[in-house]
Amino acid sequence: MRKLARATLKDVAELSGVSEISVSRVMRNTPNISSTLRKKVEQAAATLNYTPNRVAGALASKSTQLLAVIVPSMSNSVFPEVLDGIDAVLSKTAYRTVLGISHYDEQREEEIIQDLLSWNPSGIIVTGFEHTARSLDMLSRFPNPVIEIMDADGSPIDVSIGVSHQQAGILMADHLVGQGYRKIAYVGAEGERPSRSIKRRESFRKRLSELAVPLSCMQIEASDSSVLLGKQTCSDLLRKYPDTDAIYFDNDDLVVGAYMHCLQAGIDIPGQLALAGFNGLPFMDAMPMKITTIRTPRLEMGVAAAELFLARMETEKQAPAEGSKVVMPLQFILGETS
Amino acid sequence: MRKLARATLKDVAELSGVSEISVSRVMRNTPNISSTLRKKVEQAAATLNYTPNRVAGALASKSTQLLAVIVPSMSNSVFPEVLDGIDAVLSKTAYRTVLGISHYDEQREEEIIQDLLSWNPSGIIVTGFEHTARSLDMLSRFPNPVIEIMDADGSPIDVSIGVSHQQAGILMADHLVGQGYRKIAYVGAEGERPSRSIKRRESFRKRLSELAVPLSCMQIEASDSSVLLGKQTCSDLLRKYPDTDAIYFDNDDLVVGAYMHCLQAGIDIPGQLALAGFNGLPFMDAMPMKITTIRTPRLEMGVAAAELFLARMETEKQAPAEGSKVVMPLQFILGETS
DNA sequence: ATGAAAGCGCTAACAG
DNA sequence: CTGTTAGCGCTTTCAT
Repeated sequence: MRKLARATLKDVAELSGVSEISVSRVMRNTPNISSTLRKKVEQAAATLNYTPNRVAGALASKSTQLLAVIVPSMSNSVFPEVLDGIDAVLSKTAYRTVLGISHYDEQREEEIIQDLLSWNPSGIIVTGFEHTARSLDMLSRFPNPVIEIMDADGSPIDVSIGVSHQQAGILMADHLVGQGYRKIAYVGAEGERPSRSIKRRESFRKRLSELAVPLSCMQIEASDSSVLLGKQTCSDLLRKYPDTDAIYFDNDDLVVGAYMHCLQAGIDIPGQLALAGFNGLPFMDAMPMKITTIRTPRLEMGVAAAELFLARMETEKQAPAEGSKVVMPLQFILGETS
Repeated sequence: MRKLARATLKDVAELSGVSEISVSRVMRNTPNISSTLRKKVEQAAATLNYTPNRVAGALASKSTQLLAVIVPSMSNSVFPEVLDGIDAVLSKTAYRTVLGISHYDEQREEEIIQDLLSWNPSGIIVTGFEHTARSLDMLSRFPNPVIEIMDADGSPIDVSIGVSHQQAGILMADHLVGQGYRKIAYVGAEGERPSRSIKRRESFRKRLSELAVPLSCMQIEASDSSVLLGKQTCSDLLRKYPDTDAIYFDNDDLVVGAYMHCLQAGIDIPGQLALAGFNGLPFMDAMPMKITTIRTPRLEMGVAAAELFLARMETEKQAPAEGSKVVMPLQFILGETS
């Protein structure tokens, strides 16, 4: 297949005998265009197989219609779900997503922010409130919407949409103590780099202390959160601290792994050991036993973030002002494992 | 925080008393720059907080350094893993990923292709060989690398990297028949829109026939593949066809769900029923029983695709020619469930 | 090693 | 409703 140079506005203008700007107007569906003009242009565009060059358009109009999105990970299914939510909203518009993955590394995030901002995106969505000083600086200088997602415990640079991880920790502490557990352990992963995990764990621990049931032990694994890691860690932890009567896991994949361990090892749940997780991931409702967890609205956060962004773009709508913080609800799911 | 207009090359040039092009050269690290010039420019750039505008750069140089990536889904963890692989490679370079999600809809894919190509990306990665006629047309006209991933059964527009789904179907048919199963069922999902699923299923079915053990039944669910769906479908299928002695599932999440059902229902595996899946998803190694499946190299395909793309970009390296097809190996994982 | 001029392909602003 | 003119912020090409 011959690959010819792409047709430009000028080509279409010449072929249809009108000015470039008229072609531009037709392509952008600007109001007040005669149907004759439109017809001529559309035909010429079709025969030339014309596709507008968005790069040139973006430069001239100073608006890229790109939304930069930075998430920390792809292996925790939470973030693909958020991206799905964002895309579901953007796909109805001309906005596109430019992706960055920070791997829970603020330094790496800073590089990505710098790189993505050089594209002059129409907005940027970043994960969490914790960023390097330089990231913070770049983001606050950025003239377009900056949306921090996933968290609610912090002050947004511009606007934020998320859940309170501190509240999650408290809810779970109250629940476990209320159920009578007294030797409560906590298990985390990824070297606990996600700051939101730390918020949950710390408020969990603090609340336990307040309830006079201090955290009995805590195990933070270096590797990425996964079902297998949960299985291994549960086995480990029970060997070292056999009197543990409840474990709260940083993420649902861990608790599922732990559940698998207990199934295999013949550990009675919740009689011998209580189990609880976090996120309410999809596979949780397929387990033989309903597992206690706290559901986070991932898709919804993605959708809400994208919608907030669009609202900001359309001056007509009344968009949330700078500094506003949307706190989305957490859903406590009482399972049979605690 | 005051949001000042972004500094431009011109501003930096004026402040440092050199020409714009010199600033441009310093920013791009072009060879043959005196250290005095470099120092002056770098200092001016720093005080002005200058960040190059990549949109302008892309227009002038006719190269965006954007890689368009279109995947069908985010809820099947296979695709986030591919994206992770792509990002791992690109993150070391100046290339960025622009994302599109087609939801297994060729029509939607066509729209996304058109939209993304209007950005003049430096390359495009699409999933599979099946596209609308217009998509095919746009992709073959596209002057930059077009990489079709995930599949090996078809002819690439440009180049492809993937696994043979037909081979997967055959491997599993041979295995199950070899193990003595004679009432073999197949379960799929997503209305079987993924063409690769159809390839697996059809070659599975064909091979079974050749082995004189025709497929005993087949159940295709409309909803997205998930653990829960696998659990429900397994239960359903066994009710309708109680003499089934083996089920081959389109995806591992389904087989895990089925396994959960059997655990709960007290069905003996593999004595009463054999189970097998596809993909080798991470949670598979955490199950109490090792589940038979065929592992696909997802991360590796992403990495290979991104590397092939980069190789094509750097004229120095000898890049794979148009028409070349990379077939990646499938790994049969013999579990205890069959 | 550095600069001047021209232009990438489009749209804003202002006519008419 | 349509056209003219001037850029958007950068890089290419060609000088020097």
